[in-house]
Amino acid sequence: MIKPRSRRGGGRPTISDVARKAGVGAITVSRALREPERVSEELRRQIQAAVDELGYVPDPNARALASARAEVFGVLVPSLTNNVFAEVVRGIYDSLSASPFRIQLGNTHYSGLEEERLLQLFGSQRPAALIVAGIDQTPASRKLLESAGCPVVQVMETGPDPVDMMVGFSHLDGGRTATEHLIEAGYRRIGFIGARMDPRSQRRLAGYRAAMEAAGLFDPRLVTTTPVPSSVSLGREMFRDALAKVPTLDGVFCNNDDIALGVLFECHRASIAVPKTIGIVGFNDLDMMQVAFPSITSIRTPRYEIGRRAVAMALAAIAGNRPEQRIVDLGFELKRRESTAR
Amino acid sequence: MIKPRSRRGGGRPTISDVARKAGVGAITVSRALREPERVSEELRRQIQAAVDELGYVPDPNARALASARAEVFGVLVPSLTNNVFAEVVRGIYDSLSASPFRIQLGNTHYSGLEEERLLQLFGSQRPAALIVAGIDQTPASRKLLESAGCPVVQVMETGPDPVDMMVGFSHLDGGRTATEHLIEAGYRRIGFIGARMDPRSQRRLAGYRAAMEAAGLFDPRLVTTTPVPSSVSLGREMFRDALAKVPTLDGVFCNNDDIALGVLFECHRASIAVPKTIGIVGFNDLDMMQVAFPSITSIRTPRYEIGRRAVAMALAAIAGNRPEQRIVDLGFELKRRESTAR
DNA sequence: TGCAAATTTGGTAGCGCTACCATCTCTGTT
DNA sequence: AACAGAGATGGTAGCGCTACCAAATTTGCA
Repeated sequence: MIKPRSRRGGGRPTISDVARKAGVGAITVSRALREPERVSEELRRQIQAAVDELGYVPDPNARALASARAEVFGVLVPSLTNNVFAEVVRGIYDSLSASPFRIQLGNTHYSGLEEERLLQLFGSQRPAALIVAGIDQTPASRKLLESAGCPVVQVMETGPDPVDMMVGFSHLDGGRTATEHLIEAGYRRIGFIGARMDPRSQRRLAGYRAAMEAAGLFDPRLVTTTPVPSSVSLGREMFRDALAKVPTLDGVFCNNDDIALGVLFECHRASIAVPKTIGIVGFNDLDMMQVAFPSITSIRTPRYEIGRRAVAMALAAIAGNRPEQRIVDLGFELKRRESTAR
Repeated sequence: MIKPRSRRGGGRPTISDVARKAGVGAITVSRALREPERVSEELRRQIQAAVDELGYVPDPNARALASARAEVFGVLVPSLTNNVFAEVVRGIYDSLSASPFRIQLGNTHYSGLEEERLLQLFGSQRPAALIVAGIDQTPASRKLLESAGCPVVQVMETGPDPVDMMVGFSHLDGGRTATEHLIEAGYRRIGFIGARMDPRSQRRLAGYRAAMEAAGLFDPRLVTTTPVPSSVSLGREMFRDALAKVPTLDGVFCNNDDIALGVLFECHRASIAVPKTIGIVGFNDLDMMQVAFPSITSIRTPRYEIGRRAVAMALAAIAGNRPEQRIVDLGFELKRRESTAR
């Protein structure tokens, strides 16, 4: 006689407990939970009653092991505190909360090596989908993504060569649009101030440069960058540096809104008139940009929407109808405000 | 003759593959990976070589199923985009990245019901530890936490009755300290402006009230609150409301820094002198507070440190040496700045 | 030297679930 | 009436790993 070993798992009800109580086979319970339409109305009710009574919750680990597929979306972002990625993650989270999928979050700290390590780790779970920020994966990371055996969505940017799918916008165009706006507004000695200088910042800088060169205004001394992580206080400092380098500066395109805010505050402090003496443009259009005094022109980016769309595409692919449009450009929008209204 | 079914899992190497290659039993490989000191030097080397050659990564799902314990920390926060919680999560993440534990993130959206749902869900994974924001769980949530069978750390606040462990600080004291500072600086008609009004905001308000009453300055018309989520633009609007209600207002203690920034910008816009006409105090002390012009007095809160400490305590408990101090108050610090330097 | 105790290794039997196939109804069709 | 086909249900055999116990080997010590 086989005596069931005292439960390792601390006595939580299992699928067989439910099956016994409902008077059906375990597999039928499994089906009732995952594909209700394949189980008769009546059994479904009985099973649901048993589930409720026992407080049964399926064990996701057992599920993942048996089906060789975890109900997990792996999400890789370079930062958890940067509002931009927080918004993307929020979009992903909100779109997934009604589904059975969980999120496995990874923070690459802007490091390609760390990204590889996390991808390796995530792969061991056989995730249902992978969402990664950026399009500049290392060759090793790219290989891992290609062999992940699940839908992959690269987010934040668009580019010519997706691993699988892409949702984002062109940072180069964003940088160019911002700069062209300053030029049109009559600014001439327009600086670029950029922190962190990750690939997206690099492309914004490239857009700035393209616009400046097209207008015959480019001067390398106008560009101030640092690998240091971005912050409002850094924005203030960098602006002072830029001004010291080029006293005739009359405008700045900032890498992001934090930097722009730092610039604005320094202008207040130094009694530099905005937009009269200096024009300011930010990037991302955080809420505070429209409240600032003067309000700050910025490039609005669809961060939350990127998260939502990435999930929608991944879910479609999982369901078997992979979207025909594999690269989705959600664009951006120039928000003209007081800081450039000369 | 039993023919092994074609691998469901897509041919990734398993522990038996490693064992075969290393010429040992599967269980020895398992041990070499989890408790290396229990395996002889020599076998360990052989096994490591086989692991490297095959690129073996253990399947966390199988592991969790077999050991009835997932290497997962469940983390519940009310918001992903609020910088405060993002910092806590970053602290948790950083402290855990060197360990084998993963993070399962849950966003309660400030809802007790959602918290219960997530706790139920998380419980089904038998996490190694749970970290939850706040101390105001519903009775059902509390029961779930108590029966989770793993260390539980409540973070952000301190209180008298922990489920298990606590790391945070007193929001009531924070609110009182901020308000007392304004009173000492000579402000009299000091308003409270608060958005969202979650339990922590409520306690800051209680601290404000205590300080005002102690000074004989309390007037309910000085209090302006809303359940709407906090933002810089909301801060601006609420300040206008507050001023319309009480034109003699000469100071504000803001629920958080976003609100404070909105107040500051509105002061600029309306040409209200800060700190002369109005004194401003924020809460949390985000980086931008010290850069703002004028710089804004705020209560610095140890958000990142809370995350680190919560993990440290949970890891200690998992390792068997539960910290004797179960409630850790990390305190806060009043940062005096220009916005209250009358 | 002999024997108990400690150390190292391995076999077996699941963990809770689902893929796969088999069985058993019911239709509907000829 | 006979039978194919569809739909509903169940049994069996793992998924990849570890808990538990047993066996083999080494060590310690009287």
